[in-house]
Amino acid sequence: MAKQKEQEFVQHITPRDQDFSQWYTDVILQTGLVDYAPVRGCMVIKPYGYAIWERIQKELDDRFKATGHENVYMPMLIPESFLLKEAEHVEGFAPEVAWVTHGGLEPLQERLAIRPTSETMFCAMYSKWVQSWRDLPMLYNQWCSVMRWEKTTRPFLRTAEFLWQEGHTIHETVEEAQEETLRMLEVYRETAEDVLALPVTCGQKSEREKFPGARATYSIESMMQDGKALQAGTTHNFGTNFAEAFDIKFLSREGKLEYVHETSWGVSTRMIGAIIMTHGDERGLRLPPNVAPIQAVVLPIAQHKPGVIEGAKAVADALKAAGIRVKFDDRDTVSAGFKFNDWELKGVPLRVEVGPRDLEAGQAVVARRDTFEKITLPLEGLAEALLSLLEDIQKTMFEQAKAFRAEKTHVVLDYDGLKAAVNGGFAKGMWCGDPACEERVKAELSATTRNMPFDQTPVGDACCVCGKKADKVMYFAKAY
RNA sequence: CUGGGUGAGGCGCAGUUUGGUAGCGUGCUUGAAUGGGGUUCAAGAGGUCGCAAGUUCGAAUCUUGUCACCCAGACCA
Repeated sequence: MAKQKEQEFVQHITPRDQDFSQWYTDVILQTGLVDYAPVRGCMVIKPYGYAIWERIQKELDDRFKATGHENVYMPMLIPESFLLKEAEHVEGFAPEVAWVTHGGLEPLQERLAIRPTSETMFCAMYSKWVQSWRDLPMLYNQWCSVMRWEKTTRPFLRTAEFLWQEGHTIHETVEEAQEETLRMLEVYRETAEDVLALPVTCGQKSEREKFPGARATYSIESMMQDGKALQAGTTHNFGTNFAEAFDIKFLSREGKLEYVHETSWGVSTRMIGAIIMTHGDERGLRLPPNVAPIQAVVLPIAQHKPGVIEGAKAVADALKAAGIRVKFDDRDTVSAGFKFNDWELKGVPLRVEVGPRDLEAGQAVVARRDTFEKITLPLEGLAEALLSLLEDIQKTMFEQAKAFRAEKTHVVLDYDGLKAAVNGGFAKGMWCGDPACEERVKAELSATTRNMPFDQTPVGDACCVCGKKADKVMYFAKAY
């Protein structure tokens, strides 16, 4: 009977192993994270989805502030002439820029781009604001949305408009800029791993894969449950590329006019897609406690009986007072069983059941979303017990994801090995550095170079694509 | 952009081959019972079949066009 129930229930979501894409779509729609918008390629982020974004924002923003950054806001419209100033940059973004051509009924003299990213706007302002080395560094960030006219879209992973943060900084020296680039990558790594429980590999992008206009691009790459890679965040060192194009100069300590060294870095709502595709299971979402908008849901059981609602509410209030993000679900329109499934679908890490029998015995039944383990705990000291459970869930989910990634990552020595490994996982191999090898891998295996990890301990000496002498360790994978 | 698929009450679908004026499940509303894993029964509300043109006495069904979404590629956070 229980088995039968189980079957009935999972048919709401397409099985993950059967069709990962459909499973993803089912989960995001049924959990109420997003809805498709009336405008092509755009999504509506619903309250539960936005609550997750707000959690991510807070965690990142605190870390940005702690590393000395300040928030600003730049206009959404960028004059075409700005975009044209940096050659690689224009070329990279031209195909996906949306344009404003009219103001009211009048055509504009110069068309305006809806920002696909704000490097050029920041540059234009920095060139006004910087005079002296004493003005440096300038460490600014903005939270905003950007628009890229994508051909194919997918909620959270790729949409025409998406929410993100973009940090833009300028520095006196190339060393300082490089330090900043790596510092922010570390902020991203820490947030991804400690808050979102997403194991990531940090490293440098190849020439082919770097950001248009950057001297060097670094990324954090995470592995989804279908073995594909998702670039979860990038940081760029521009050197003086943009400074030269926008004439951003300062008078140095030696009294010489010099170009500033610039960086930029960003993560987006794509992070939410990464959480879903890394942690989700047959029952829907699983949210790591540190990012979950609701960490524990308290359910009164047999709530029509006298004293149950009051008793359960007291439990919920005590947990809230201890700093746990709690939802007290006293809906009387649905059954307890419905609520169990509802909150499991939504990925709430802990469920606390409080019924008449529990209240009498001074206890509660607690169920973990990650392991489905059910335990009975005394109400006395419940908050402390749950706090440590939440910590354990966070750790367990991260370890699970790490183990999955380890299992699906293979060291490869030659092309056959590479071919096998990128079919459902990451390949770690040596690379000679020739873009021709990347082209071949892309054309034949539809995989790309992801990044060169900071740990460059060689795993061989021959390029796993062409067999020539190689000295770079590179991750290859199919990517979103 | 290329290939494949789908558009029908809020959601999921049968009906299209063989044109005859729209049906099922779920959800929603109301009432009663139930209440520790997606409750049960009863009574209701809700669509003219993505859009446009055409063929026909008559089109969800046939023809042409068009739009949107989904999947797989190519391109990108």
